[in-house]
Amino acid sequence: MENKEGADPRNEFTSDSSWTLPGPDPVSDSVNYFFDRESSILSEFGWNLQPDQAEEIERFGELDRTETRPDLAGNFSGSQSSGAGAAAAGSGSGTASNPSGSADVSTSNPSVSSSSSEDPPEKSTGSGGKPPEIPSKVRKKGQKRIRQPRFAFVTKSEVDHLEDGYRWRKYGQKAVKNSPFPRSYYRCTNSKCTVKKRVERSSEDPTTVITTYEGQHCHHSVGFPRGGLVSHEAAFAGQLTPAVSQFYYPGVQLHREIPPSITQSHQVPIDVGGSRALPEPTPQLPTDEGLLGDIVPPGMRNR
DNA sequence: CGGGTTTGACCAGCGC
DNA sequence: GCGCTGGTCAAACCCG
Repeated sequence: MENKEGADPRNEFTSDSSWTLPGPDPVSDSVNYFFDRESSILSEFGWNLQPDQAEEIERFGELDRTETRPDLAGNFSGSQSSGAGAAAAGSGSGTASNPSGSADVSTSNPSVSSSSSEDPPEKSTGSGGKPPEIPSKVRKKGQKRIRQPRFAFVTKSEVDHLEDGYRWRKYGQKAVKNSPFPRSYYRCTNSKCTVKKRVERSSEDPTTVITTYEGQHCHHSVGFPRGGLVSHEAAFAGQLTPAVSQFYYPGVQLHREIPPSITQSHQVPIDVGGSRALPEPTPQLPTDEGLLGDIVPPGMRNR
């Protein structure tokens, strides 16, 4: 399966047809923040990143051109202006703490999830010969797999599975083509929650972890055990996504973030299931500024 | 014992 | 049409 040679880095992402990455196109007027440990900066797609990172991003841009999703794109018509986008994501976080709001990401992408809300998109395929147990498994043949909005994070971390405030159950792991690192599949342990996430280490930069969230949490996180970091991911993963998806790209958001708390300098023992013990009680619930307010220097926001 | 992980198998989708 | 790859399932296993 995995072929480690003749690797075309791009396949890493292009293989996923549902990906839509913000690229250097008019639409990306909105701001897409990427965080870099070294410079701890964020920038739009033009960024001031390390050469290799810029390279990586370029790949994304390219992807965007080749993997556009009309359905999502159209949906994105609202494409707020950049600054607004960022701020919106933040203020939108107001909805973040709002369950209904979070569950609404679907509505932000009617073409993608309107139907998925009721009938779970993926598990539907049900692995082959398994006896259909739930309706979702009896997906009609020919019926396309419905994907929910995805949000990807590129995180510099030594830990694969980053704590994000939710509890996840691993349901699969696969070797990925062109990558020496396996991809892990997680599902939210909340039975009513269909959110899934994939975690894989970048083949190009083993120090970075690519986390892709799919769907929206229909419940609150179990807590914010790791303060800042968690709030970041949790926010994006389950609470801010709605806002983000609305104001940015409904499809995929790529954030390059290097949560200080998980870098070597401040390694925190990741407790996947846990999400309790927190050295410093940092509620970190989205404020008016929401996630961005937490991780994006105000000065950087309005671009 | 309950919940999470591992792992092999299966199927759908997509590209050639 | 075929082969490859990603995504998911579920039995077996592990761990607290």
